[in-house]
Amino acid sequence: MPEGHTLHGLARDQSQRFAGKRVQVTSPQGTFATGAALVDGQELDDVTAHGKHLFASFGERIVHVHLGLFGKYTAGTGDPPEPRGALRMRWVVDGYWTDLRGATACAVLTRPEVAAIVARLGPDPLRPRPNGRAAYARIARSRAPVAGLLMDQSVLSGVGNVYRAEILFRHRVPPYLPGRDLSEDRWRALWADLVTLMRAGLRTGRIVTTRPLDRSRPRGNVSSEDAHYVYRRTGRPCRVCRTPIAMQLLQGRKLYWCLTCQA
DNA sequence: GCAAAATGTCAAG
DNA sequence: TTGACCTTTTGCA
Repeated sequence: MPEGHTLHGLARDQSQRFAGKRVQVTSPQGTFATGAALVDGQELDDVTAHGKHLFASFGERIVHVHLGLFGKYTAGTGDPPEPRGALRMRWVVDGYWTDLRGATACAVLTRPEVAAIVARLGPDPLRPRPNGRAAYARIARSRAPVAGLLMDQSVLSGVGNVYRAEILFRHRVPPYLPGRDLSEDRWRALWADLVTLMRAGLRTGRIVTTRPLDRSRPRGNVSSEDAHYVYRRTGRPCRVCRTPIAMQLLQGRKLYWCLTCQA
């Protein structure tokens, strides 16, 4: 389930479990065998996330992982299980293991190569001291629909299809509004909300947009039915006005919105 | 047993 | 704009 909060959570957890230790790195599936051999047995410095990219530093060699749409990590304590399926990369230290499957990218890079990837990314709401001004500079001079701009990782990074749909609904922004017609005030509110929402996602490990700001109530038990306003709710009544939620492909991705609330 | 779908990105035309 | 790619899970025959 890879939007930015997932990657930042992985960076935090993997740093906690593996940093400062010599990690046994293997590729049972074989497609990452050469890369794995380069860092196998080396000490891990830390794991960081930028947008949806994950970087694990072993000295000057950095393992870059991008989960893409299907990539997934599993992890556990004790001895690792028998490798099953297409197991791209496995990390093992005493007492912990983690497995990677299905990633779009998994490669050993140099520092300049990492810097080049990070340089292409727009501001990430989950980095320390988030600042969305650079993103607005791009949005404010674009005629493209704001729904597309929010998914463009060079404009801002970490937002995916769920946060995109939900943040537009929460601010009643019509998805096809040209970027340059979005006022700066509206952008500021939207960005601040993204920071709050994604931090909540990082804390809880899931995306709940319907009641994340109410700190007085426990929010552990929001059913998946109730977690979103519009995402994957095509044809079902809007939670605010009862209009059936609309869905359309935009640049090959499913876009969900309320025709009335976001008119 | 097979198709479809899934929170993503890139390159070809 | 379209298709290719990465893998697992779910649902329908």
